[in-house]
Amino acid sequence: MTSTIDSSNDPKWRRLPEERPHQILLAAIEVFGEHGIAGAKLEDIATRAGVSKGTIYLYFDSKEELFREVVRKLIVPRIAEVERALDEGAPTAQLERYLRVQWAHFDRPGTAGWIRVVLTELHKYPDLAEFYYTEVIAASNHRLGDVLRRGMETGEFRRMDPLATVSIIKAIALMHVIWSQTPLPTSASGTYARGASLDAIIDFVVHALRPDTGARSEPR
Amino acid sequence: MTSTIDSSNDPKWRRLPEERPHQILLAAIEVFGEHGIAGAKLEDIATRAGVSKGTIYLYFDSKEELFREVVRKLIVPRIAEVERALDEGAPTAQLERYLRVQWAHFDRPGTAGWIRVVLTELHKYPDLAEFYYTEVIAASNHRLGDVLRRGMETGEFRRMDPLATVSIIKAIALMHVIWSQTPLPTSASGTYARGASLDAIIDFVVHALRPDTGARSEPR
DNA sequence: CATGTTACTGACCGAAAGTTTATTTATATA
DNA sequence: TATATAAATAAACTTTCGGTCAGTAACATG
Repeated sequence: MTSTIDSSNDPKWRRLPEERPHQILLAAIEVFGEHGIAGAKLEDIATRAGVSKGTIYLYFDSKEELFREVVRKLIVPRIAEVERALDEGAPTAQLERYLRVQWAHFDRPGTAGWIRVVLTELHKYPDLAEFYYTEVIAASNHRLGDVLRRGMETGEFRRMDPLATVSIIKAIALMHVIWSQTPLPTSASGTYARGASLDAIIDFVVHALRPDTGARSEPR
Repeated sequence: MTSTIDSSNDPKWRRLPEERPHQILLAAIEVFGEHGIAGAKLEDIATRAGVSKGTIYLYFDSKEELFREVVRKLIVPRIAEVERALDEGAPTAQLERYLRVQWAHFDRPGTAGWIRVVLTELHKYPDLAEFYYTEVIAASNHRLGDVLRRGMETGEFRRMDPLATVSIIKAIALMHVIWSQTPLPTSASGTYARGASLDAIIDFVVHALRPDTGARSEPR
């Protein structure tokens, strides 16, 4: 009689060579986002992926290479998706939609951490950083810049340096995503505002871009 | 003639118990800024301070305590200094001066690293985070908020949520300091703007705060 | 100059985590 | 069912690094 447990079936694990890489990547994006590149533990990634540490090495050469694959296979496509929010509409509407889509996209558990990682650790991996800057960030900045340029031409926005403005808008958005997801010491909660709401941000940006009126109201 | 080296004097090291703590703190702020809390190596800090690893433990209990002391002895005073820029003048002038002082203060080698550390790792040390948030950040936000409130009362600024606006202004400033100090892959230099200049930032903020003119020019 | 005290060093330890490898398990195939 | 092989594991190996400590060098004091 086979013992009460392990009735000869329900195996301890399965052979799933097709799915393993993706499972591992999904676990890795979480852990890297929470702890950064150096702080992420392979054991942790393995556990969340439901495999053992050794399995990771069947599909990825090293921790660093795993990180690269996460960027290539998961991060880049997601960001490309956000960029699609810029596709149509009048400049102001485009800009507002862009901010809302970007917010919705990053303001969820596990993703915001990635902004931090890119901000703080990516530059330590020069070749990956190069790829990321040219393929992802530069392209995105360029497209948002085009929206601003069009708005200036139509008179919807005041004239200003498009690329500088892009970086300011992104600075606001990125920083607030980070703040919205950083746990705050309990005692400090009431003392100061955690950060601006998305509506406040949109309001701020739109007002900054508004054209000068011909007659300026002189204060005093 | 005593041999060319080691002429019986010039000791291998000196006894400098008064200066050691400060030397170590100065080395530590560098290394923590470059590599973060977890990534900083005590051996590295010791070498830069010109002492051995053991000496650090004569003056600090642990790596974490060393970090706390850096914050208490070096970071807090620096930030307090910046806050003094808010002391006098009309709101717009105060705001502009605040941004310029803050920029001048942070935009120097080694400081951006600290913004990153605070942004990304401080929350993992709850009691230190609490101290930092309440003593440093909340106080600063409060004072900048007062400037905005005064500006709204005098009509110099439009009416908006002061604390939300504070966080937006700080987001722009902090992010641009980080960007201005992050080494960029050579190939990407021309492709996109590194970030806005300080003048562009001031221009952006001032326009965002400008009061609505009674007659709004409808675009079309 | 002798002696005692303090500051400092640097070798060492142990834990943690990335990587490798020997072994076990699932499963396709004949 | 027997066998081969690919997939996965678990444990061993290796390196790194925070922390400790026994010994040594500087220097004050008599």
